[in-house]
Amino acid sequence: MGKDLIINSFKQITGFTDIELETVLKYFETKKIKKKSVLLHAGKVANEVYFIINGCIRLFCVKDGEELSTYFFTEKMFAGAYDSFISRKPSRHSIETLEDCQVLVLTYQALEELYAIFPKMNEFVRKSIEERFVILHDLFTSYILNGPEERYLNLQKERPDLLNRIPQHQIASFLGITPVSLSRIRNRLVKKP
Amino acid sequence: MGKDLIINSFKQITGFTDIELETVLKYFETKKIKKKSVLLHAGKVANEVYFIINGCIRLFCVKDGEELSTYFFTEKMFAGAYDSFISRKPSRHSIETLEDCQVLVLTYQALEELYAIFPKMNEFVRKSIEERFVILHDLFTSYILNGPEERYLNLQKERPDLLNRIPQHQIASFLGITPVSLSRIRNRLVKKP
DNA sequence: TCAATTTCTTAACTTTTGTTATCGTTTTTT
DNA sequence: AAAAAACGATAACAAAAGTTAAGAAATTGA
Repeated sequence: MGKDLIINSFKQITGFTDIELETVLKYFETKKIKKKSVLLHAGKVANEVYFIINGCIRLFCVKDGEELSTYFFTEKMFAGAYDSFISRKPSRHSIETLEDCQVLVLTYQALEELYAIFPKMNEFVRKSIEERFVILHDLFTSYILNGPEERYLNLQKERPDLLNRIPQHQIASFLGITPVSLSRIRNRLVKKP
Repeated sequence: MGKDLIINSFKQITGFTDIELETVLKYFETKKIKKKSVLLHAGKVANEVYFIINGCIRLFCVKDGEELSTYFFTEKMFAGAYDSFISRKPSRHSIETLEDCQVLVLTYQALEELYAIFPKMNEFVRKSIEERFVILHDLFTSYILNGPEERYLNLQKERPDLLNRIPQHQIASFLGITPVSLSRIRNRLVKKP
């Protein structure tokens, strides 16, 4: 069953007992979501995060009528517009599924209740977000340090699955470049080395 | 006294009592650091974070012999190479003071002890890092969404102090561009609007 | 299945940014 | 105070990325 995945995640990060975990899991709701479903429209406050059992979820902004992808979530990740979820302010990002998904939904209120019942949740979330922070910081650094081509190679190395399951123009915007530019980079790479 | 600053930070974020805070503060060491002191060399594991009472601290990487600034910390911020501090892996970044600084040093071990003594520290750090995460995510998003000129204007709006206390070529690398390019952007901006 | 849409590539051209170098100016260092 | 180093503006040229457009291939949906 899908809940195994999240149980393992919990166990790896913090010392919840099996009995505690049983209670914790009651605060998550299993949901199946069709491809191309919008989970959050920009401008709304994010009230949910999604632990992905399978499928792929995209975070994106609209700028000058164009959709720019800012992150891709896949299996075993908590997907969501964290910034809005945390700050309780309207999100600049929208969220949509790129594939049919099976997820565990955790609402803001459910999380608050979990904090109240299990203070240990603070440790769990602290460690989870520390992990995500390190990843995000790394990603951010690579936008300062590396050019588009290097960033593409990085992505290929760090998350090769993405390149096969996500349309190229969405990858391009995630890399901060245009689809045309990404096409040129790929062209260069097959020829040169 | 400088410790007022950190006490207020604590109080704003979590419900520590005055007596608890007195104990907590014993784990911080006050330090004065001269301008241009290197606090961490890339390749080492970061064992300290620094709450800045006054002064300015820079995070940077060296790439092809060039120093690229990836973040600037100022008053009331916890400065440090979080990714290394958290992951306990060698840091790709170095840290140095840009000005004479007065800081409160917290070592990794001291923090571990604080977690053990005050489980509430988990809540404090969770909320602190959530805040930093939101800021970092916003910054990251602006590298995908905005061009260099917009990013410069953003910086001018969000952290105007930086433009006056930090050399322009360091600002440039933080914006992901060359000093020459930043000079052009500034030139454009004074003429046009 | 077949038409419509989406996706990717390629090309020609424009704009922006990077590179290198020069030249005052300011700041450090001795 | 003088010498050295660092800093920022500018120019000229090269390289890279953006823009627009056209066309082939793949996907989607009816």
